Amino acid sequence: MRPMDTSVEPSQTTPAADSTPDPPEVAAVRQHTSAAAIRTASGPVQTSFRDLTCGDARPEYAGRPVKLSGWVNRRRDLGNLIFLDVRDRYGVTQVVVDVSESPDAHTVASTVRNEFVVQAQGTLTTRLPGTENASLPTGQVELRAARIDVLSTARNPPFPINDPDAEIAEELRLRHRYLDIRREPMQRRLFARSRLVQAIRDVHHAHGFVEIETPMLIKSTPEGARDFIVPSRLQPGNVYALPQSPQQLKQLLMVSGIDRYFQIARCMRDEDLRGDRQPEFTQLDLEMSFVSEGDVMAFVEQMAIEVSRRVAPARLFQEMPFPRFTYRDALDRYGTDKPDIRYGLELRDLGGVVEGSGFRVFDETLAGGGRVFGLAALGMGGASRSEIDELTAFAKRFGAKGLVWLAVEQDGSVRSPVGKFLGEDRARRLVAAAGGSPGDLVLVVADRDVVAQEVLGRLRVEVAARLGLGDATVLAYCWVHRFPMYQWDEAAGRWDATHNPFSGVVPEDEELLVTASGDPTRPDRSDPAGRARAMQYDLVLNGWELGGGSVRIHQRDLLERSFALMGHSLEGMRDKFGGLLDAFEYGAPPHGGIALGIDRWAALLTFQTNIREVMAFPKTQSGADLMLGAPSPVDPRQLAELGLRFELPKRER
RNA sequence: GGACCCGUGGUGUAGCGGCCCAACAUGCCAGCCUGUCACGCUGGAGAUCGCCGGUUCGAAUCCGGUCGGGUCCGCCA
Repeated sequence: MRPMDTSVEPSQTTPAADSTPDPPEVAAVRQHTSAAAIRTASGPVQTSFRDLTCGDARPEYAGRPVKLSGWVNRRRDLGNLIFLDVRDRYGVTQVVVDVSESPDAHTVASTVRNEFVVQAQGTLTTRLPGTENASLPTGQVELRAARIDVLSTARNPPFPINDPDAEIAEELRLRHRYLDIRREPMQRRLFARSRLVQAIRDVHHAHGFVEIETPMLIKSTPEGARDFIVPSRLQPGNVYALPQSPQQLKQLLMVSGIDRYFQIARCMRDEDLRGDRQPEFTQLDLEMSFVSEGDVMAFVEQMAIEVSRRVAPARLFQEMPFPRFTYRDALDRYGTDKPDIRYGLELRDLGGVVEGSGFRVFDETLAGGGRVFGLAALGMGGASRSEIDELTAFAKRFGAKGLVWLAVEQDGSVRSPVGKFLGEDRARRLVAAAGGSPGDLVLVVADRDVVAQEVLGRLRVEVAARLGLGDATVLAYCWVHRFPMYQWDEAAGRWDATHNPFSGVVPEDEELLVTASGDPTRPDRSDPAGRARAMQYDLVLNGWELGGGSVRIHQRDLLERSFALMGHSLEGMRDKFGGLLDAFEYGAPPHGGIALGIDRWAALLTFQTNIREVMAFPKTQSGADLMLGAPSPVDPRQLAELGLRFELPKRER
């Protein structure tokens, strides 16, 4: 790793600038100094403030005059002998200050406190036999200080910097993020993220991709997420939007003939926050020309494998090539379009077994066109009443009216509150159909298909968590594709794109892009268009949606038909997507791409469940930056210049 | 917009109607100590229990509100 900041200039007043005379013992060793020529494992890190980093000290440098700079990680004051552990990004090196060898250095060392920034000069020596520290990479050596300089004093920090295991309130960490990032766990994660981005760049460049930056001030579109808005001073009354993604721009670059584009793109969406969502985030955005769905997926898969191997070489892949599920299959088997395939617990359609059971909930659900799904929670047959109550409450939170459970006893008999309705025989058949064995707990939800599937999908994840399933060290990538092109918009009485309006339709479904009536201005929920599948794909990792993309519609006639289904004329869309529609009239290549969430990827690769842990300066759930104090009021003159005045709703009491 | 959890010396926790002007660990400060590495030993300082109001003879403790942080639903690819 190269040092990230090369802009630091030694100041005239600091000791390293050689403006202060060296003590004789230092001057003596300087005359034949060769330390400046040391090439270390950390790379070219030699500066006027140091010859080695605190992670470089090794027996091979023993006997050399060495200058180190860093933070005081810990001071052990034994009286006439003081040990300073000096720390930087690269490691920790022990500095010994012996009053009888260097009284001046000892005087300074006794005033030094944790987190002071110091420079230590002296001779690097191998440690006395028996005093080596095997738990430290630099533990074979120590710096015998001839001189200690305090480069910067430090207040006692609000939380321990030198304890990587300390649990600190996140609010406090965010308020003093610069100190949090000084701690080892944050550094480790940020370095991993840097390696991730570096690997991404390397792989893309090796495959002929061109990295192109796109603007941050673009045009607002009402589709999708809420835009962050930036008022224009030069054109009062008009606004820019911050990009939710460079979607249109990268398609324009395909029209430009760039052929293969990528970008580590900052994106902004003004929506509520979650553990995996921040208002500003980073995407790997890419687009390719003259490609099919398979071409894009093949490249992205290969890229993901190479990148994962480089960033996390110890992690094993669950399955390669990555399994591909259709949207339909994913929902039927996992109850979600982002399945965690590290464990089984698959959903089973129990409609056939419970049909005509005489149990009203099941019968009425089936009669009403709903479905009955179940899953077998392996080994949870002994679940307590309160555990089952918790699962029931959990299911209700996601829209279930109730949760039916059947515990399978060791002798195969079934214990269940609905046992008397189903009868012993049917209960056993239901358990068998759900894949349950003695000792298991079968959970059943009957509802509208999407509700039953979603609830059981969530239960599946919850049960897996309770059972400790899902090896965190495994990378379980999979694809989900063949999403429905449209969803019925109840309020508007028309079809709406599920992804983005430029996603292409799978070739064999092209003929479905019509209304039942044949009149595109009279759409209906039962139109063939509802069955059309898009050339759309999501990449999923360990149950998290890493990102998704599609092969785009580039032919004007198809686009026109698709827009018509969504109640838009081509002319009407020109206002929203004018640039892209114009561009398509000048020769657009077939193209497609994907966008992957870098924050989520980095989090998963570093075993985190929250993307804040892999972002240097994240926001709180209320969108605040606790360190900078943003957002904040602004000088009225700044608003006036933009022709703006706030008109806030009165607070209700 | 909504549901739930949390808020006690610098930090992390305990205390959950009177025994508490609050305990423990660590950190901090001072003294002693020449081979420590979570150094050790001795002593000391440090919290009106997020804030406001209520209940009560009595509130860190119960209730309401509010602020801040978190998890989730809605929202969001």
